[in-house]
Amino acid sequence: MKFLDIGEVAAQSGVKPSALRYYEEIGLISSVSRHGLRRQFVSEVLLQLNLIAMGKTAGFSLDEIAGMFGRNGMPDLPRDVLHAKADAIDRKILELSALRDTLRHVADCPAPSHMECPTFRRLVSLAGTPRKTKVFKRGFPSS
Amino acid sequence: MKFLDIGEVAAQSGVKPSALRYYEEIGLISSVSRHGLRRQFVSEVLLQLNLIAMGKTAGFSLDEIAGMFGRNGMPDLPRDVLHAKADAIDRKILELSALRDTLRHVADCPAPSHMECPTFRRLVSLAGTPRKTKVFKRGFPSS
DNA sequence: CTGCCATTTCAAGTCAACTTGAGGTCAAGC
DNA sequence: GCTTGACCTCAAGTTGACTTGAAATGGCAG
Repeated sequence: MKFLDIGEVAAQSGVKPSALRYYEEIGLISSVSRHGLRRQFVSEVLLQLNLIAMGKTAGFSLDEIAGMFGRNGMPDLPRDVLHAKADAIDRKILELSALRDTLRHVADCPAPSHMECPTFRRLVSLAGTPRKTKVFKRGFPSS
Repeated sequence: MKFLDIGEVAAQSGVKPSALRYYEEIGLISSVSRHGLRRQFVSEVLLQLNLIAMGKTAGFSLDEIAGMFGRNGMPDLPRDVLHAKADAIDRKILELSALRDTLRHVADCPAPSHMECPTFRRLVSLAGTPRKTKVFKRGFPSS
């Protein structure tokens, strides 16, 4: 079995060695052994780091991410909890969509003052106000 | 003109007074005057705070947010910069969608080990890999 | 065997975004 | 007129997520 040095993991994942050590320290990832002093990682850690990166993008703390994907890297949570997390992400997507639309609107709207533009006010008010709008629905293929 | 005390702004926006003072300090919002010692805010600040909240959800720093919506609260950036920000948000939405799909998949996939499930690996690998997939396109109504 | 260089540990530092606390002010209600 | 409660300022503290630096280690190429 070919293991990876921390430097290789860093190179392939874009995560710095210091961050990788920190992740290991807080139990977010783990190395399988040592070669001398050096941590050895299995290549699956790259997948985990991808997952972690996604979680960070979604604004979750490392603690929350650790809660989603245990140290093995795999979620071991009840179905409904996972779906709740997914729902939270969907809500976040809604807000991002509102911000994006607001930005695009502002870029293109010729009105002199946006504060008076009803479209602008409506877009901005979309945040927080849960809408029933359908967002980017895409099923996942059956495994 | 009826102005708002910091406490009222806090109550209506959900942002703590200390945070509001901090936002003013860094020039993200501004109060219009004082009533004795007390800051007075115009109600538009609530809209601004909504915008700020959206920006935070999107993972922008307060500095970046301040860059988007100047102290007047309104974006005063060139069209293309605004569209670039919007594009960045779209990319973020893509990643969030991948994470959400991954979570839902894991919740429902009966496979014993996800690491070996090709669907799982494909979903995870979606992050970082820019896809040409169309995402949640929704135009904004003309103002 | 000798260097070299990527690693190691550990403590301390940094940055953003606030929060907390102490001590002070003031307008409004009694 | 006095009290009260919501506000004020300013300095310092906190949390999360790392980074940095110093001093040590150890495998491998020459």
